[in-house]
Amino acid sequence: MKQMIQKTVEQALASAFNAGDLLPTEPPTSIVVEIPKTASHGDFSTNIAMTMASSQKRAPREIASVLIDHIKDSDGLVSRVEIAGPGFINFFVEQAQWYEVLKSVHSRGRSYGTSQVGQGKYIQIEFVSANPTGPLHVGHGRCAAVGDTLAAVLNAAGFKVEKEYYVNDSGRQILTLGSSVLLRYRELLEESVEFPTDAYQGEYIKDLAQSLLASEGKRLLDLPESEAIEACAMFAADEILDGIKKDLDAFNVSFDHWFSEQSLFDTGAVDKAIQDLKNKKIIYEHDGAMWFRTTAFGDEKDRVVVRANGLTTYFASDIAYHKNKLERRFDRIIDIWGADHHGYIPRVSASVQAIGHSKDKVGFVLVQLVNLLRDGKPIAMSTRAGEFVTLSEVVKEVGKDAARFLFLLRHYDSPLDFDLELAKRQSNENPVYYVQYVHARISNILRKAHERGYSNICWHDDFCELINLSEEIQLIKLMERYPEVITQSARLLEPHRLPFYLKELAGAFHAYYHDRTKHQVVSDDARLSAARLFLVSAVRIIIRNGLFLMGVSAPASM
RNA sequence: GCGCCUGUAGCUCAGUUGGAUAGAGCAACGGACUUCUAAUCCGUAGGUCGGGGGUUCGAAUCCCUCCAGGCGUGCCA
Repeated sequence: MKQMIQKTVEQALASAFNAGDLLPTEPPTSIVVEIPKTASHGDFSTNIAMTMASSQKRAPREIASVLIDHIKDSDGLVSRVEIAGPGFINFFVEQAQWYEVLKSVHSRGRSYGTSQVGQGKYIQIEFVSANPTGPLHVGHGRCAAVGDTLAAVLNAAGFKVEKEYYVNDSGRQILTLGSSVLLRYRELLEESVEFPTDAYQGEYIKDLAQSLLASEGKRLLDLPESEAIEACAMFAADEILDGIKKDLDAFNVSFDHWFSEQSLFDTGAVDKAIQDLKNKKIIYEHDGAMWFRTTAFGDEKDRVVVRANGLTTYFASDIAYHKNKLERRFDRIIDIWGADHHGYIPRVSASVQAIGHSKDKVGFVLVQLVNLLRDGKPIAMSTRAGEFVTLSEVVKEVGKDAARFLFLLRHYDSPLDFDLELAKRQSNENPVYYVQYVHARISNILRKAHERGYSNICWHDDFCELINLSEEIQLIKLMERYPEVITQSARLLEPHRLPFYLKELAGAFHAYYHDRTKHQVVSDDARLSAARLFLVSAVRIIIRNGLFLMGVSAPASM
């Protein structure tokens, strides 16, 4: 609808230029049409006359008046156009148009809200990518919810999306994992061991040692230290990764690819990437180490890629990894990271540019931290000491629906306070059920309608007279906005817009539902019932579609 | 020190790429259950958009500066 208004304005503009009613200046590059805050300002408005005032050297209201004269509304889209305030042009949409919206919600059904603005372009999203050295915690959960929903939203907006998890199954942390497990293993065999502070402290290490002992027996004691550590590392990393996959599965998050860091070494990709950049003189030697000239791309200092001891840094893998991603010919690549990694952006961005790609090719989304609370009081957590609440514990306690909804209910730029007690509460303090409840209520109405024999939900032209109350038109106007919520979330990479919209739609429905003297859906009046069933089941379609994108279930009863 | 993020109602947060009179939820107060599910609704109250300058027809939004908080600033991952 907004696009149609936009086209109308565009056409009026062109017509005014052609007729010589406007000075022949450069036409505006984009026409902004928005939904005014107050209903008295119309359904849509544009500020075009104001933005053109200086180049046209005329008063905005005068320009607006010229444009209005050139508006051709052959489709009968608008009932009234007015000039208001400093020079806004306000459009009032013909009521009949809103029924078209309502009809299209039904005819599109599950695909209502989807579009082709992405033009089938390939986007890769990498997220979570937690090291397989311990279970996922709540911070990973937020990244998982954001990444998974963003992928769904982009997909709905017509992009082809691939979700990837980068597994850091190489490097020092894996060896640390191995030696941590080995020590606990020896402990189980009643050796007295000293457990160093730089080892992984969590209880889960003991569990891993236990299952290792169960499957391998005492065999590892006979191996040389380094082989034993490696065996422990392989075993533990596999087990942990397996657990991560299960946790994500329980959280309704899926990935298309699991990409192994180790594979970059096995195929020689890391060496090759380094060699290529050496040839380009972007990597140079200094103090026995190999340095990447990231300062040439705006970083504040150069970064080490190969240490003096010959071992590569994490950054080296990351260069090869991003090179690999870029070679896979995605149109765009998005890395979703915890905000504590933001210091890595300049160097990764430098590597992307050094490989020969535009900086914009790779986008970064930084998700701020999660503060876990219980009854308003912070829960102390320390990853180092192994004291943290895992994602699976949270999901088990509050349910995946509440967890996902609450993780998405904040812009990823703001830190998130997540209160476990509030998340569980079945009350109006908890926003999670508010939206789901709409779905349950409408489902119940449909059940009742079915019992009464009103089971055929399809459009009849007399609905135009029957769906007539301003609250009802208001509901349809809200429904009309849904597709734009999706495209905007996709364009700005901001999935939080979705739950905010759903809350708004839910609020409008609950208010409508509640006044049963005016809005009883299923009644003795068969025609009116049919019309209202058509209206409310459209609301249900959108609620269901929106929750689906968020990975939250839409229950038929609660 | 430098860099990134944040600062909007008592609390938690939105605010549509600069728009018209800054919004919602919670908490507070006052109301509504003979129901298509009260996990709901209606009403009242609540603001120096951190402070100060600037840009223009117009600023919560853009620029500068200061203040406060978070994170980062490894030949760690």
